[in-house]
Amino acid sequence: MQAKVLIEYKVKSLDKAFSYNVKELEQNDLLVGMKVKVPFGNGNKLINGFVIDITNDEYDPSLKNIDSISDKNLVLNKELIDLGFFMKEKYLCTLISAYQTMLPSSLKIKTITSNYQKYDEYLVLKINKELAKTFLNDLKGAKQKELVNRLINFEAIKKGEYSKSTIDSLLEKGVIDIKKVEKYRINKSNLKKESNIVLNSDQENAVKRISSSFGKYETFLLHGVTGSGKTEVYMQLIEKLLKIDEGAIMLVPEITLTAQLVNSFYERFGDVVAVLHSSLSDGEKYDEYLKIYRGDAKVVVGTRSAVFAPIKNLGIIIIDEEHSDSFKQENNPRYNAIDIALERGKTNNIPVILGSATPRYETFARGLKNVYTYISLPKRINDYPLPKIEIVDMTKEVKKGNRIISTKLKEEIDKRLEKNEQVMLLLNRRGFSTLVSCSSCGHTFKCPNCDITLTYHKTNNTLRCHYCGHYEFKPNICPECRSDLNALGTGTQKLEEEIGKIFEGARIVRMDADSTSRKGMHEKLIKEFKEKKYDIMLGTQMISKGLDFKDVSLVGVINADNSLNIPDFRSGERTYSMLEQTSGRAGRGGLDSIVIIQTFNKDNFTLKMLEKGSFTKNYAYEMSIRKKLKYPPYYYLIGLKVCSKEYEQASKEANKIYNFIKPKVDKETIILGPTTAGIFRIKNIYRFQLVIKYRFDKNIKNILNEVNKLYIDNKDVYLEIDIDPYMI
DNA sequence: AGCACGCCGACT
DNA sequence: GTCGGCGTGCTC
Repeated sequence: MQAKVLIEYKVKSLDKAFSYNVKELEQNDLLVGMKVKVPFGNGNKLINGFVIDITNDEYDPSLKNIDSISDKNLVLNKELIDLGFFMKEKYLCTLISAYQTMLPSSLKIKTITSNYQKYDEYLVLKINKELAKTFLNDLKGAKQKELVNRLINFEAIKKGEYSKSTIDSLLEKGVIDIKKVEKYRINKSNLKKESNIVLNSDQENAVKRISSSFGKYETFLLHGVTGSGKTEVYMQLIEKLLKIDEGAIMLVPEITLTAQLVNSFYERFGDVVAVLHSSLSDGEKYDEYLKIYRGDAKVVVGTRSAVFAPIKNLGIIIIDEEHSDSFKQENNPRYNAIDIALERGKTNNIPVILGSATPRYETFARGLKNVYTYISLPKRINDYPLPKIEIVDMTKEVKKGNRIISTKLKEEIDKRLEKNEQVMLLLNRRGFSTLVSCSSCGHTFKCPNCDITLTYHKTNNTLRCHYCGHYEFKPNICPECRSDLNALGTGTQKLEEEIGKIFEGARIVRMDADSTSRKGMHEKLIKEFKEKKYDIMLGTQMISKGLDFKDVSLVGVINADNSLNIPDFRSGERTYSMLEQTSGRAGRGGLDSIVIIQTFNKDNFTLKMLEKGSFTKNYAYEMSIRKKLKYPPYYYLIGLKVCSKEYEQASKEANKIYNFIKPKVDKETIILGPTTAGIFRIKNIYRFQLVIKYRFDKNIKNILNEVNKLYIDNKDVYLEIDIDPYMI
């Protein structure tokens, strides 16, 4: 018996199966998908690997033997093994990196340094009950008697309940024993609430239509306006599946943004829910994964990588807020969780739901063409109206001296404060005015390593690069024109100060990466806002999604422009989506609500469509541009990045690749570049990029595989391939 | 990735 | 004469 083993080194050149003999001792235990230790290389150093195949070939003395099985209890199942091959083919990533991303970091194929298992320790009788009763009389200590008595009466007693001396003496007498019981770290209430929520007819139709597809592969686009009750649709579907003992995976963009949703899942389904996301500790992830693996958890709510959860009897995969960029992984393997969900849908014969108020245009197009089954939830629950959206022209306001808050927004905020309603203010992206520019000559500070603008951090008076972490102290005088540099722009902190001044007495809470970095802080602030301990919530994109506050009747977007001007063909789509999601935070409790959007580009088409509430018109407009310019969904994209420490080399190799590919592709296929990448230099590595646009070029994957091979052993030049990139 | 082998420069 | 630089090549 031999095994094909994939080893843990994730270098392209080692990404192939190595054969090992399986010792007779282990022939019964070894399964495909297990972690093993194998001797590798000259020193026969033991490293970890992954069994991806077992053959009946005889013992071969020229091969080495598998040393040992690392973890008999953990096996990557057949479906996931196959999925790895799918990913290698689709994304041209290494097989091992595909498997690595399927497992939480604490279980990855690498040397395990700590034991993640946590235990509860219980006291139990070591002898039978009758014997224990006779022992009772001999015991002198009152505590000891009590303890043994309770054990005789079947009580569960934790070790911590009694003192060490009591326990030790009983242990010595051989009466009791300590039993370790594995404990899961995240232990939420297991009180389940039967749903008493009555669906409206749209929701009911959605549930009916989707559940009619249980047991077969079908992709749904659930297009529901903000507040239309998509979550309730998901939950009722999951409820139905649990009754027939099937499980579910639900992906969400970012758990911290959707804490409320996670809580409602716990409340509804109790401890069959497992949560997977990046801010769990390694130990917590281990627990949750094990719960899923063993079948104790049937419903997984999680971020991108949760799409790989090994749920038993998977019945549905739901991707909520499917337009979110976070489902695309931006480092290797550059997979898209939506692709993975669809693939798993196919292999498991189950429905997949893509849900959003503002679906990606690629998704929406497939919905219109019936590639996906389109289901619409056009109304808010309880027939609550959608908020009115108003655009405010900031060019006029600035002339009046209102640099941050327009007259209109100020009036509206005052009204809400008077009525004891709540306000949310969105500051579009950090770096808004936190980038320091000289107000006299326009000079900006750039990172010496990364070619991007530095942003100002007030706390320590530094200028910092968000990519590499480079920082320098902010000078007081502009190095170009020597004028004073102290008039700085508006970050969330500055905005908080300003707003505090304008609305004296208002209670303001700030939500951004800084104020929520401590664990649990995010939830705390949300809870306090909900309890109306604050009047105004001020935040970055973080507050644009998923939050549900009944008393918010005004949403203000301080600066809509930032995302409009990003040089990306999706910026119109993204801006609409982001602003629509943000608007959706208003009026969720039925209050008469308004959304104010401040901009320096009041004639922008996207903003106008937003004001009218016309998702489809903006879609049609953007699609006409994409058709003309040959962008998705009319053409597929592939991004290639050529990276090297030497500028010349990166440039030269990028050209070489262009010349290699060009004669091999279809006439219809377009190759853009090579150009310097959007961020030209990161950590002193120069990056050039090529973008391939193609339609029916069946050969393209083969060509890319060939190019990839050229760089397998190249240690100076690194080639990165991005299939269907989100950002170019 | 990691380790050995191998062929040239400056040192006890 | 030797120690050690890192270029090259291989790993079941």
